[in-house]
Amino acid sequence: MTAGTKGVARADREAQIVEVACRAFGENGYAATSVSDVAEAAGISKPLIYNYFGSKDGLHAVCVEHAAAVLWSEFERSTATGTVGLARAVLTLDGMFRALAPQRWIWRLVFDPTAPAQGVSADALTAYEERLFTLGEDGVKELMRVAGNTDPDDVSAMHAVWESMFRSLVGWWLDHPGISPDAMSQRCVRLFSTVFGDLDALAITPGGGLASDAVPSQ
Amino acid sequence: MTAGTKGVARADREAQIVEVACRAFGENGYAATSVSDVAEAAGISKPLIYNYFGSKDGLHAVCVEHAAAVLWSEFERSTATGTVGLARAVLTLDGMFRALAPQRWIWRLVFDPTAPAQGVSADALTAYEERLFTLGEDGVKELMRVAGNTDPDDVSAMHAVWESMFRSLVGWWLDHPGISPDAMSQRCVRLFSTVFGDLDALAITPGGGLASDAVPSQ
DNA sequence: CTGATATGACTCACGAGTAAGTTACCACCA
DNA sequence: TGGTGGTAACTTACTCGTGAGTCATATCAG
Repeated sequence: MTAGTKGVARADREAQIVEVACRAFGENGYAATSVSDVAEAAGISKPLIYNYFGSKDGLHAVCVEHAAAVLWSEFERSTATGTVGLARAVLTLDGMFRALAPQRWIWRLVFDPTAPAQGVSADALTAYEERLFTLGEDGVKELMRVAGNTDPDDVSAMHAVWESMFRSLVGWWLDHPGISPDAMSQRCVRLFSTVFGDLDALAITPGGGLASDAVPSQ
Repeated sequence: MTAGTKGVARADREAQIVEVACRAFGENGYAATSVSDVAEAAGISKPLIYNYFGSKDGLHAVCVEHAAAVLWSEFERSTATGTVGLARAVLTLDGMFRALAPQRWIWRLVFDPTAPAQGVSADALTAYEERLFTLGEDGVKELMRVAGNTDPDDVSAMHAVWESMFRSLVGWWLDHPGISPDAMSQRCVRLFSTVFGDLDALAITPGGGLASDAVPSQ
């Protein structure tokens, strides 16, 4: 390919690179993705990426920022409904499936075990995780207070369990690409009822998400 | 260091290398552990490792085999008690904490996200995971049958949730080194009762593990 | 003196990051 | 309208470090 500008403005090129990189990082993981891979997938050369993003870590940070914003806005949306407990859990899961459906790689980009432990992108991830942590911990703490357990370590462990349940449901869905967000939300409701008892109050409205006034039966 | 034998038989040297390598792989992950690291930690030179294990992957495979055997024997022991449901869950967790206490790195060695996806060690891991998968899936399937849900995808998703809960409890414990297996088992019982209701039938016998005749109240 | 145990010093591949140069667009001027 | 310099956009071809894997050689037990 000959050198020289192709008439693409920096902002446009950056956006294009970030989109390609998000996908690459998300589908293959940070460690298994080389900058050359991203460059090739974007149809440009490696130095251009270094020109615009400084380093592999810098590029990753922008991707993480983008992905975390997508997930976070979804969590905030669910929180804003004012529901609590299992209803909120199902609502959040449902929102996540819908948000993720057109860009599934976003999830693994944020929860990437091969992401660097230090540097700009690690800082971005940490910041996101702290916000998320607070959100989840508060919810769990409140539920456990109601159940009569206020031990901090118990709350912390329960929170870990809750987060991993959430992640495993999303992960399972990502591993079964044929299943629609709707069907998966209904599956979650079924599973929750199996474990926690009847949850009929949690009705799924077929095309448009969950009824936001639903309340868990427990 | 001068060359030449030091009077250590191959079998002994291999065992020593594997022990050191298990620790290194488990604590730092496969990707972040170089063969030179292991050699240095074992007080020998890199070529000796290649002489005995063929490759980094070969060494890792032996470590994985060893670690998987430890975990598997613990799972089998719990299974052999004949308990079912939550009682078995708590029993298995308790056994795992005790088995892991003197060699905590074993766990992360088996559940290492940076482990290679192909090769001998990947095959060993896959084999172990398949056995474990069957064990867990059968248990979950039976419980869900009792609850009236036999949908294969529901069972599969529930199984994923169950495994991730198990892993997150062990992971949380590993992240809190000050907590004894006993204390952690009791915590698990508390958390299960919070979620599933009263479980008083599940008594912990302070020094010697769980009462094996315990039955969940659900 | 033979073979098992052991090592120092290498090669090689790969991926992050860089130096230096090339081309096209565009504001400005005649 | 048609040059013309400046700059933003872009690439080729490199360096450099790291870690997997190998080769030739050295030492010691039996």
